[in-house]
Amino acid sequence: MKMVQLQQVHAKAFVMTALPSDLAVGAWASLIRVQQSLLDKVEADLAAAALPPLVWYDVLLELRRAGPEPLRHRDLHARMLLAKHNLSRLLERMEAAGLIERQPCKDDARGADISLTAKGAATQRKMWPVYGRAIQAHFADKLTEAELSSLVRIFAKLK
Amino acid sequence: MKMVQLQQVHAKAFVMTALPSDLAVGAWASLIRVQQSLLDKVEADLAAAALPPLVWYDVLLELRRAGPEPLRHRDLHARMLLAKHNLSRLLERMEAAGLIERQPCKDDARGADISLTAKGAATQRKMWPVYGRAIQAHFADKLTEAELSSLVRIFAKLK
DNA sequence: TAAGATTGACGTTTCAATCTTG
DNA sequence: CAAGATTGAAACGTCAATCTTA
Repeated sequence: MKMVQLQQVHAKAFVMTALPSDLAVGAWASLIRVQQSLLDKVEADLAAAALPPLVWYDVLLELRRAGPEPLRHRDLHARMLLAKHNLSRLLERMEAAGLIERQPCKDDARGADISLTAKGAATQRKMWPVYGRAIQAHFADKLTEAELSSLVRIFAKLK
Repeated sequence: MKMVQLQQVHAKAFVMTALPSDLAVGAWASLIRVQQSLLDKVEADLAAAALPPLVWYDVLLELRRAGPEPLRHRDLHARMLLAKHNLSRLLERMEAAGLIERQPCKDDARGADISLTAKGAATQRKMWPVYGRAIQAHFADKLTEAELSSLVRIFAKLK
């Protein structure tokens, strides 16, 4: 019964409002730790294959899923798994690497249209096997289908 | 049945090794998204209370849990929830803020002993109510005890 | 005025190189 | 040489200010 404790060692007798139970704190701590560890492993697998980081895949995939039409900066931002504050800077680097292109938006002169280059699409295709295998090896292989379903259901309540 | 898909839209017929199922990919995506969102919310609550970021709490708590004796740099690193590569820099900032002290280690002249100052201990005590309430509000309140237990059990398999 | 996006300034993280001691 | 920790340089992220257009 060794529970991870994030709270202070000697708890106060009175607190102003509800503090989490040991169970909740343990679950929280394991969530943080596991996600960190998984992300690290996946990033390491990508780096070992001399591929760009996960956040680049995030951009490439969303552009690919959007089909032939370019995606607006703001739409891309909304869809990304690892949404970053400064998407402009990230896109700048990816454009410099020749993976995407930015053009002024026709409909809305404020907007920026982001589109995938052939090289960007190729990079996305090269990354998926490595990324996917990493998800399988470090995550899916260790859980049953029922457990994966549980995670989906539980996480849906946390949105 | 709208599943999040991280893989390319048109799957190849043959792949070199196992790629994750749609279920696994969906669970993976929700894990990433939920953890990011939760961390953001907690950090926002701390910032709103004019308190230091979570990683500082991480340091302060581990030092507090270690009791009166100082903790070695490497031991602190190993215990932290949000382990960072460059702990030296983080400790440098925290020392500048007067929350911790660094001294050469007696036993091992290579080592650094990290200890909590009174101000550091006080900061840890001020942070916990905000941190704890954030865990409760954004995480624990939305789940049942059974679900929290499930998470703990499932995450234990991913270590 | 608000929305969309970029930029500058600043702080932080990372990686490798380094220094020291076991 | 390996382990423990720090440092420099560069990459990256963040926040607020800015610019442009709806």
